[in-house]
Amino acid sequence: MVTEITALRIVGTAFYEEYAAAMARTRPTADAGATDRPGSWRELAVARSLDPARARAEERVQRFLDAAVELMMENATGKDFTVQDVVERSGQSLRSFYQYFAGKHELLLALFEESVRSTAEQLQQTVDEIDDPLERLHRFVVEHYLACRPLPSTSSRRKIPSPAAMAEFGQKLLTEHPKEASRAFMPVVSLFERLLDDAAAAGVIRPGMDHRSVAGIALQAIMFNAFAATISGTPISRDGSAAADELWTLFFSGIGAGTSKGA
Amino acid sequence: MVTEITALRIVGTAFYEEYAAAMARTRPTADAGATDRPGSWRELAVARSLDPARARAEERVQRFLDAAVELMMENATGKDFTVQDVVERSGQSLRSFYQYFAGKHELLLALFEESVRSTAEQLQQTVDEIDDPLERLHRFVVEHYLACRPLPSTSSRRKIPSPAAMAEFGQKLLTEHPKEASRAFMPVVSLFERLLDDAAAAGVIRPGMDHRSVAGIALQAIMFNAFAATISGTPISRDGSAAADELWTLFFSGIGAGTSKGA
DNA sequence: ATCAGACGAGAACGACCTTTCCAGCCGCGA
DNA sequence: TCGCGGCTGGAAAGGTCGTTCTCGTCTGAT
Repeated sequence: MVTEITALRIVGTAFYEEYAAAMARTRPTADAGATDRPGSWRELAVARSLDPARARAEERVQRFLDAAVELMMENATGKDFTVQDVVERSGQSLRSFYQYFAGKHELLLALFEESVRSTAEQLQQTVDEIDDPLERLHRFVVEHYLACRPLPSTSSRRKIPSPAAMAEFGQKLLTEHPKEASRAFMPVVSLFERLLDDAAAAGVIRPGMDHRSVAGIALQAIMFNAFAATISGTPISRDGSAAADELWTLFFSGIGAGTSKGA
Repeated sequence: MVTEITALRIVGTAFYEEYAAAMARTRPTADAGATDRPGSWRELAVARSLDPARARAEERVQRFLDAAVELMMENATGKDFTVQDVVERSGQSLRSFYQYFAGKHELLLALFEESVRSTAEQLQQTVDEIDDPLERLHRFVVEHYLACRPLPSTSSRRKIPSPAAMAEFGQKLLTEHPKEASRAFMPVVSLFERLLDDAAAAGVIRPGMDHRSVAGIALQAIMFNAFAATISGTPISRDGSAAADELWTLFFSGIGAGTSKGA
């Protein structure tokens, strides 16, 4: 009976194929005693028969997620919501929550992944309208910065946790579960990396850099300068785009006077 | 009676004058009914008579801090310690703990401030041995990066929380209490800012930058790239100094090819 | 019709942080 | 010297929150 629960749990949190695959690999057919065998048609049949259940489960999970997003958007203070809150808001039971999520952290991770994914899509869309590789990088940095701001003014058609609210959790995730965090961040990092590759191919950025690593560093700087007061205590009252451009300039030109090499 | 408690609490957490001043300003002579008046000699007398008590209190507070640092250094995993743990380790009572600290967060804040302060001193010392302003910046970045690494190999003569362990809490603090976090970070930020000023005066860095803001951004990037896996998921196994130099190069030269301007 | 299993409602548990109460103890002033 | 006020240790209690468990109901598949 463990297998079914696991399956449902996978349905719940697997918004991305890699995640589901990873989970499946982790617990591959826990008790292979009775039903499942590596046959071909049998699996398909089981999957088909599981379809309605899967649909139901997905709908339930989605209700939890929606409730969590609602709570997150109401509490502008970033105050953490309680599992109880999510349960009550979703009109379901605590029992069900733990049926679908291994714990609160899985819920948060799911929200975070969804946020990153949607942000990446939006950025991809924005960037696609631009031809110049360097300008694409520029826009990416600025837009991502603005998206991570407390009030992104993004009329989210869908119920999607704002990147701003998620950035904070992203940070926490990055320190507590680096592995999962990295995977969750993948969509944006990959996009950024691709832009860097293109720019490098066009010869508009300095060669010899590890684009993946640069992307990581830059994204971290962008996100956490956007959503929080900087270490320096600089007030965030300034116009968003001004700060964004400042960050871009620093990122692009560095601090050097351009007369000598860095090291 | 509230005033005395407050006073001791100030003694406990006020490792920096600004902090004490702020607290004093916050609760200025709570009940001015009986004893204290803005006289001159009277205050001095009270202060003198309070001296032994103050010494005792400071010693007690220090015991709590030492215990906390010990626990923090034992748990290499960064696992959070409990207030109970600190109390037991320090051989004092829970009652006393809350006599000196308004809560766990004050203890953490105190540890954090001390860590930043000592790190700043050490960096200052290191940098003082160098003449070239640019090289000073370079060393600052590299050393700070290395200091924030999980295993800094710093033979801490004193009981001082390692910057690595503190970086994580620093991040949390930065999101939850930006005000206090900024103040706690001040020593390092100011030092960095000064180095930037010097470098600018020497003409070796790009003019027109807000040094304070740049310092904040850079420090954040340095610290949280040092102690955590980067967003990109790059393994941290590489030699520390190599990664540090990479970060410095990026910070100094940016990503630009140097042919065109950033914006 | 039957039966496994999902589901809801809620109690219960355990880990923490925090507060509070009580009884000693010490120092300081009358 | 005595007594008062306040610090201190010991311990218990309160509160929050995540997580688990119990029990009874309902549904959907066979």
